[in-house]
Amino acid sequence: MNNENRKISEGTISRTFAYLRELSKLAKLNIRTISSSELGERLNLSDSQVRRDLRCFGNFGTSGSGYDIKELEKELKGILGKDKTWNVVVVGVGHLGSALLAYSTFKKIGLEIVAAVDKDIKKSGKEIKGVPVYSSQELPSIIKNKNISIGIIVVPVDNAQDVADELVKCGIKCIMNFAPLSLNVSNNVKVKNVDLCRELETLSYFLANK
Amino acid sequence: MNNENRKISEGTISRTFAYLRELSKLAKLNIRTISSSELGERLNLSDSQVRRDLRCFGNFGTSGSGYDIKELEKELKGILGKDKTWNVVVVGVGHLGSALLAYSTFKKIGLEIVAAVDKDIKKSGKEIKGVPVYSSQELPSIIKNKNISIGIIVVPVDNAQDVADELVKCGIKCIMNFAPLSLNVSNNVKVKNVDLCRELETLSYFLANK
DNA sequence: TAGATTGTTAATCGATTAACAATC
DNA sequence: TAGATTGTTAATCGATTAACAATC
Repeated sequence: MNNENRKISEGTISRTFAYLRELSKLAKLNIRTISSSELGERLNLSDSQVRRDLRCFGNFGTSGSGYDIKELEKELKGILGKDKTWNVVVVGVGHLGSALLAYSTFKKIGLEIVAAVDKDIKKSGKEIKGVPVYSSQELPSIIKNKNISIGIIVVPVDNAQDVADELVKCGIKCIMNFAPLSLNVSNNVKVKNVDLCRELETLSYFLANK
Repeated sequence: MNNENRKISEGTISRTFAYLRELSKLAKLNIRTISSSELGERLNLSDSQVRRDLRCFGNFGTSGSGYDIKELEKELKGILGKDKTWNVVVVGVGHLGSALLAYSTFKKIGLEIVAAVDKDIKKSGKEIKGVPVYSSQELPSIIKNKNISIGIIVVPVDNAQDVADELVKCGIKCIMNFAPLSLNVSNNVKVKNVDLCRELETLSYFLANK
């Protein structure tokens, strides 16, 4: 029914997670249906965009009345993989890495940080916020034994590419990278870059150019 | 000389910060010039894109030999506002907020976190990593007295819009928002959203749809 | 039936890439 | 001069928006 041939854009995917969040809120309020324009309004998006995004995943709407909230919520959960839990490893337990270990929201949304590793042997063997910290050498066995499918790189920029290579070698297909560089990985590996400095710098550009 | 009429895209601005970082590295190695294709290669970008981006800011290149690294570095620093320091306030001193206070890279790139505030009065009065923490009521005076121009919102999602409103009321024009929602602000205020959950969720979609 | 709202097509917009004359 | 590489134009691509017939 849904068109599996066309590639679904990252924008669409990202927004669809936002739709799902909103739908879950509405479902709790026992609201039955919502129109694309109402849903869009709540997220600062156009009605066209909402319909077009949702249409990528199936035929969920009803002319005249809109979308059934409970039904759409259920469908999207399945499609987006939110009916499962994914295990995550954090590589690098500096300030930012530790903060991620403590970030309980990840768990709530089905992404569980089950292990962390650090080069510094003084850090390994301990637990931080209930997450066990291991030495770097143990990375391959941890990924295998704990069934980990996502790696978060929070190491200094000079080590990031090596860590990425290691993760890929261990079979990781999804990487979230906080180091400020463009990682080279084979194109069956999905990388999401979060470059905090770059984001903040971009803001400062607007200040400098008022 | 440069075309100030056309709006420069966020993509261009963001990439130009990457060019500058790379140029600074090269300058330290005493390399004199670089071509758009070499620079692009280092950042996984096309030569066309590099030339087109740089062209937004001026006429820096020389046919046949490329760009003078030292000169371009100097020009871009000025244009991007990296010849100044910008003061930043962090609102919310939870795990993530504290990690940001400790994130020394910001200071290195000219973005100095000079204050933090938190609703929890138990946290105020202290210093975290050398950054003084104040109570929420003090926000307006801090922003004024410390000449702060950027606010980072790291509070729970339910308080984020209120904090944004408060920041805007205090004259803040640039906000980096870590809360998972779309902030409503007047359109002379620049907001940069960093939604860690959404980013990580997007990755999990790819796992679910292999 | 009349009103509302979908799914979808066509139009628009913006960003990226390719190509090449100009020029150092 | 010959080779390299720019700045720029034209072509392409993809995403967003507008519009509307279909339909509940």
